[in-house]
Amino acid sequence: MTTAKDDLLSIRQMCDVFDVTPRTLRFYEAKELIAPLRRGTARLYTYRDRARLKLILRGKRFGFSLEDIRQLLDMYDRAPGQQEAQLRRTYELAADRLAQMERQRAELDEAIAELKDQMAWGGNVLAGFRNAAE
Amino acid sequence: MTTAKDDLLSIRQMCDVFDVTPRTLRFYEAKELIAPLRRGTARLYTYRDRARLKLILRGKRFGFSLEDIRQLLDMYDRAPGQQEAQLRRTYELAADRLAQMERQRAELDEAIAELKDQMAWGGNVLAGFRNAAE
DNA sequence: AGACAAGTTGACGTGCGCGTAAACGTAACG
DNA sequence: CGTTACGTTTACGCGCACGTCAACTTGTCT
Repeated sequence: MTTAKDDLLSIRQMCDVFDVTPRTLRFYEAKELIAPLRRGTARLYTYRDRARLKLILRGKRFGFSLEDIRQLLDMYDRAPGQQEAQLRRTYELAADRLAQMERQRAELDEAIAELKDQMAWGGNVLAGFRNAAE
Repeated sequence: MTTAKDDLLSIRQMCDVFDVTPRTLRFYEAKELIAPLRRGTARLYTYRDRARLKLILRGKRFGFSLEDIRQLLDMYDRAPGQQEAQLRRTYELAADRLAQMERQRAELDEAIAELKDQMAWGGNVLAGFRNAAE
């Protein structure tokens, strides 16, 4: 079962696809991070909602708060037809984020290198154990 | 003022250097992430404490919980002189972390690329504003 | 129509990462 | 000697990101 671009997903389907709970989706909606359609009272999640949720979960993995993420999302789709001043602010906010993410990338590389070092060391000790055991 | 390797820092000095509050340092100590010396009742932070705190703050920036970080730290210095079984567990835990960080790195690259795209688009719109304004 | 799953809106509870205030110790300075 | 600066423990509080009921409605199947 593939999720086509114009599929409308129920809350349960969303939960299965993204491994979150209904509570989480309603919470994100209350915080205005997503805004699914309604068929009667029931929620229907569009492709746009799915794209946004993907970005939300990614942002979380990088340690951004939901409020941070909300502002980023607003940028992603409120950009067209905006006032110049607003757009400039948004642009600079994005530039800040970008810088932050690139610093984070550099740090992550460093951390990975250190961890690899440490593991090589531990690997040697384990090799020593194997030698001593014959 | 440089911090030499064998300097012992007061809690206030630590806070200034790492931009955290005393509460934060005591909290980390309560959670057994650091264990400063004591002169009387007062805390004295060694080079080792500083190294650990650096790792703690880095880990936080990557969205790890304090408990996650504590386990990583334990690995970093409890490794020597450990039982083989223990060390093996530790080693595999580290391998998992490494994989996690490398996935995170790939995702981060993707996110950076997307954000750059979005910014290029916004940059064009802003250029249009500047054209229309003469 | 009856039953049952799936969804809805409150409302309160929970774990984490600290903030903040109260009350106290202690060492140095004028 | 008092006070000022810096530190300590103990304890309650708070914001965030949800979990967990409870009570109710809304299709869906037979």
